Amino acid sequence: MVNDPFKALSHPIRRGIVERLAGGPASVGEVTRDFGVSKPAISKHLKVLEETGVITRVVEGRTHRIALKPEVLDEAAEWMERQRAIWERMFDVVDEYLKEKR
Amino acid sequence: MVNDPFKALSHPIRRGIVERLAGGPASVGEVTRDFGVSKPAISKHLKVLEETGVITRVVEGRTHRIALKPEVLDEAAEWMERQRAIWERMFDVVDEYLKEKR
DNA sequence: CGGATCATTAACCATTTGGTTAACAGTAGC
DNA sequence: GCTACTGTTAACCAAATGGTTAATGATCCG
Repeated sequence: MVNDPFKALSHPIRRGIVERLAGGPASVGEVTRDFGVSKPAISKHLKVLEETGVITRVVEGRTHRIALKPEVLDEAAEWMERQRAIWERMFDVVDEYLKEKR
Repeated sequence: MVNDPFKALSHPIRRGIVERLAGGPASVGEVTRDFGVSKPAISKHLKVLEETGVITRVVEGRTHRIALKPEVLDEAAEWMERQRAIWERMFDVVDEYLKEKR
């Protein structure tokens, strides 16, 4: 299991899948067509994204409908924003420090 | 070289370093004390963060002053927000679809 | 100079990652 | 039932990742 959104998004193909799904749900085969790798490779990437909670899967007969579930992305984005915000308050002090050393 | 903010943040220690630096600059030794790994390990993590542009380094004699440079984090957060926003517009349609299949 | 200190680099190792092809499982349709 | 189709699992492999200890570089200070 993965369960780490940053790790899940650390591979360009997985980010590509997210972008693809932001345009609407798709089957595994449809997703595969957009990238230059085999279907098993995509299947593994989808598994990582699913375990992390970035996507959902509804099985319909023999096809799987994959859809984005962006709540986890939100959490990760909030983490980044939080770091930036804390830093922002610190900025003037450090800027002063760097100028002083120049 | 790395140059991929998501990859740079895919390791918990590197995120820990960012959190540490959000509280103000620090030396390599100071950062090392906060995590249960050796100094060479931290040195490598810092190299990754520096190549990605998440931190800066000012050498002062024999100590290095490491500081956060959050612009890159902003870009990554914006990517996430963008995916969420596109999805948001799509949400009603897909929600309807899922209900219909239930 | 010589020793102590701060940090990086080198060499090495185990594990994880990301890909492949081939085999398997389930469903659809004739 | 048989065949085609969609997707996952198995087995394997090369490369990348993340850690270690030991060696090296560079600076400070007595």
